[in-house]
Amino acid sequence: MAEQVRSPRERYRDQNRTEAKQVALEQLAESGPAGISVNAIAKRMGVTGPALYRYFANRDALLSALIVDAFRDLAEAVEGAAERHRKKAPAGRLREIALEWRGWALAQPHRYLLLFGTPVPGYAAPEETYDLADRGMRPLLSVFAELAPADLPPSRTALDRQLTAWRAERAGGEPAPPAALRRGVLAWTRLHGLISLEVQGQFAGTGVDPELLFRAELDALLAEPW
Amino acid sequence: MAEQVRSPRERYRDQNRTEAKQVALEQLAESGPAGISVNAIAKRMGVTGPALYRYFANRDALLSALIVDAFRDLAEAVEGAAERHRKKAPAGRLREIALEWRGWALAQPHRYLLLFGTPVPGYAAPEETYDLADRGMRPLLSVFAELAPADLPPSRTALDRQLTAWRAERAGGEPAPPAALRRGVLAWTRLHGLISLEVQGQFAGTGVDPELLFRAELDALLAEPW
DNA sequence: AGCGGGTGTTAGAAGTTCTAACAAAAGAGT
DNA sequence: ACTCTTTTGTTAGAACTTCTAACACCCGCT
Repeated sequence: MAEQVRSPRERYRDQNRTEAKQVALEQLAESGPAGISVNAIAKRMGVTGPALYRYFANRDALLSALIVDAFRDLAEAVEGAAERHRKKAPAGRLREIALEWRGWALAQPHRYLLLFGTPVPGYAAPEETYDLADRGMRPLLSVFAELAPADLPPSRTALDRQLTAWRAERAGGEPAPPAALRRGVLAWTRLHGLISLEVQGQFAGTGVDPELLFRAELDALLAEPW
Repeated sequence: MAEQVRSPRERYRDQNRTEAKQVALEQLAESGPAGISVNAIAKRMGVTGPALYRYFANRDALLSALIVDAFRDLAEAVEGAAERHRKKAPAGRLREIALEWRGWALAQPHRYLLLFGTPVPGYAAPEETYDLADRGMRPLLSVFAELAPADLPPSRTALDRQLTAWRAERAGGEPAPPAALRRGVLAWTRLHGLISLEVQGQFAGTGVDPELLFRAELDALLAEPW
């Protein structure tokens, strides 16, 4: 990972940036995105407000950095799960990946919401986030490519064509069967739906255990006909 | 519906409240939840800032009112679709309900995100919203109750028991088969997942048409084995 | 007709982001 | 070792924000 030789100034700068982000995450957990205040962060770091503007152009830039970090973190968690269970059968690996994903979201709901909650109005996601979001989804697509039976009838629907083109541009390499892509993407949206509702506490008053619902969804995902 | 006889003062008050909410919605559409400013709303209404505090205790109360309105609106849209297509076969009705729901969300993405996006930190949803959220889900559950085959093997999993208890407390009346509840709830979470990702523009750069994906998900929902 | 409650005003406190100008510190070059 | 330059942190302040307090006014109910 080529630990670039950095000048002391750069090291100092990086350290302050990460400290600011860390404090920002604490504030995020305590009082939501609106509670992230440049002034308050600076105060907790022992400096005055405007000092932080040496490190982040503005509040949005700081939020942006948090988002990119979180996307990377989630992607790495999912990739890690896929890697750890690479010897499992695809169905089991799918379960592990999905549970890892949910676990990540539940362990830090505010961060998950930072990624998939209400986007900040003027905010445009940096290009980097697209790649990172894609990385998080890739293990899921792989599993479905493995699960797909070999004798699938070829499908040339508009959706399947779009999906194939999308993957070709994104990942290149060997194309997966369109049906696998379709199911992989839908698996992603399904799990996200469940997780985002759980993270927001929508199941709170119902007496329904979201984990059981999640596992039921996983079962359904695997029981579906091709 | 009892159009309560209201004193002129009450009428005036109501009118101002709804005007404020309307202006707030414009601001929401223009610059997101953070852009809803009490001062700016007042200015657009031709009064000074503090005047609005006669009508809403604080900014959160105003947001709260917007949320309740939106929940009710969405619930009524979904109920309306179910009502309009009550003569259709359940499968067709499911499609109509789901499309109505998606249509509502796409027509006013900011409002959908207000309901299901990042919750405001200190904000606790008023009791009313639970009922309204439930109303929006009910037509979906009904459809699956109709779709469920009569000869379902009885299931006594923990999840099924929780779901049954939840519906009994919520809606009372005749209990639906647990499997239908399970599938209804999962249908809800699936559609929400897809819609919320679409509303946030997550499919924007991919070249994949979210509507096709949505219809594919509907097909999958109906093709699933019981 | 007059009284009282509802409504809108200004003033201001306490907070926010962010810019500008200045001072200090710290690394780099000679 | 001494300067020079760049980075960093400071204070001051502008332009906002929400929200409270005190005052004035006016409408409608009795």
